[in-house]
Amino acid sequence: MRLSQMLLPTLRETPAEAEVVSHKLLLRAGMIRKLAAGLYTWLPLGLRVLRKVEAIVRQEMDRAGAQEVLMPAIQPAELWHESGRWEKYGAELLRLQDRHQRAFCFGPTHEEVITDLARMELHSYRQLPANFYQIQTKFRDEIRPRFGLMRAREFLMKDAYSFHLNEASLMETYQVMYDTYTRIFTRLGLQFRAVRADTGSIGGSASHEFHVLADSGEDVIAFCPDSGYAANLDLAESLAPGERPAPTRNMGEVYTPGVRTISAVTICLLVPSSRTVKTLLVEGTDGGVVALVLRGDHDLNETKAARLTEVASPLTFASPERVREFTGADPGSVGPVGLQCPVFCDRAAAAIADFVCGANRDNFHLTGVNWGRDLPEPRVVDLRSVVAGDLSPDGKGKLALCRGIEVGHIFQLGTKYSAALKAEVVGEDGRPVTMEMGCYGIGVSRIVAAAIEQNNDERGIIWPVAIAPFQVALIPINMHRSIRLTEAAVRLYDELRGVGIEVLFDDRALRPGVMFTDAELVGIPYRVVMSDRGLDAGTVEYRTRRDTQSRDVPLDGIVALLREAIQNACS
RNA sequence: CGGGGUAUAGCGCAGUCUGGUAGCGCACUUGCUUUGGGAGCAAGGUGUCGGGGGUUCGAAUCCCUCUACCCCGACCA
Repeated sequence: MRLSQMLLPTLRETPAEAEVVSHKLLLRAGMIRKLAAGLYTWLPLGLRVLRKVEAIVRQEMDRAGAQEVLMPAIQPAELWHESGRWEKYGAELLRLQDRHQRAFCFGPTHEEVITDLARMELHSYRQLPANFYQIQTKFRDEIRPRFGLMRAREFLMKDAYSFHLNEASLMETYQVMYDTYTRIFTRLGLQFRAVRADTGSIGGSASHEFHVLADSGEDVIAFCPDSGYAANLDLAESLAPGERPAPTRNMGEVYTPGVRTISAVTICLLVPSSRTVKTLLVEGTDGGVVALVLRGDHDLNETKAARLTEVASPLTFASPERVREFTGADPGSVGPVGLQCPVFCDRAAAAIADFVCGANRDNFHLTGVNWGRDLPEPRVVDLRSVVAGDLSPDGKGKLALCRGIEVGHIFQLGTKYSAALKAEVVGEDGRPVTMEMGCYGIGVSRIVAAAIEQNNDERGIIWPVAIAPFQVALIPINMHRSIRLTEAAVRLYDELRGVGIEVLFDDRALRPGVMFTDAELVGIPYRVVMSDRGLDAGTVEYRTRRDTQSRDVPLDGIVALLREAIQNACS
């Protein structure tokens, strides 16, 4: 592509709206422009990257035996009523009416449509297993779209749905998809990690998320470098520490004026926070409240808490008024002793003796408190988020934490949708069988942003070669003043294109500095600089985006050199 | 939806407190010079000051209202 023929509106300054680096660079590199909150236009350069990601995803899905389909973006409300999600999905579902006032939605996902297709078209177990996918625009009316492409409302997603006669077949395809995702993210040139994930509201048994590792990621991943265990923080189990020591002290009440936080308690009473306990009250399902007890140095994991049937969903903290109603004290002075509501205690908090807690009386704390003696043995559950250094749940080492961007998610759905929509086939024995389903998503447009989050420097984007919009930036210096150089540059441009290399030919009559800066900002992996000086010596300058120095290479060897470099980078 | 903030030229911003008819940098246009890391000089164009209403002789500036966008919390690819 000749740069003079391309819309590439690079920006020297960062638009004020951008917060995260991928958003800033996508705007500055002239790849996207915002139309409205969470809605972006893909400009030519950005679209090339999106298409490359798409192509790799498509190739690998095809290789895995999945069949591509394309379903409507707009879906009739009836299907969503059938699955029960018209009511459940909430405000994120963009609802529409046509001219006859019939209800539709803009699909945020396609379980209903694909299951409808499956019940219409799949009749016999002989047609199973089957795996269908599409690459399509979704819309989720996010409460707060942000971070540019990272959390847009409209986004491009690859979603796949598999259908099976039984669970064994589902597990088999699930594993194939797991392996396929691993291939995809490897080919994309991204550092990633597959982690066990919460199945959440979608239901089903097993689930894995694929995260691109980046410090700016919104998700926290717990992993064990020794055993390979990796899980979303919401799923990573915190193991019980050892046996609880025997009580050595008697319980006593102390006056602690103005002490309302754990850190204040540790200072006031000179105890480590690991010997204190905090008690959080949340709304319960029965109209009362539920107490959640954690060690002072630990944090509540809200996802884990929300899994308790006694806890109202969504998880809601009791208001200060409610806290006073049930405990007679300020939220800062609540403790588990004498509480007249269900008490759930985290494993770690249940394993300490002689601890400090609120006295359920303003400005008083209790010391030397012991479970089973001063208050009933609590119901012990896993409530806290793991922290770095915790034992791995598989018992084979210690956990570390890192941050990631969720770019893929695979689920075993089971029969949730097939049962609701009555998607059945006739089995071998002639009886109807409700199909088992799996579903497998990849955030295609999010990958573009995630790749930038992971690969950038102060000069701009550094694309992995596999998804770079162009592989080579060809920059002739002062070409417009040298016919000889123009001819040589065009010759090399044609030659590179002839061997299938994607070249961005900067034929603009600009100063070299501008061309260099643009090529680096948009992140082209390889740069070839040509000049009259170089022609005299029969050389061009070559350097990769990550290099700080270029080197002269013979003009007649540059094509082979680039071919090899690109091939190595993509294999 | 709750909390915080912003809206002035294509982009980044000043001007708003204290009302007097809009400015800076970059970008853009033309010319000359320059030409290996975002050139210099000269000339030039650019605005419903987010919308509506009000106060005032006069509003970017004060008041009311609406809207859009951004940031912090719950959702998710």
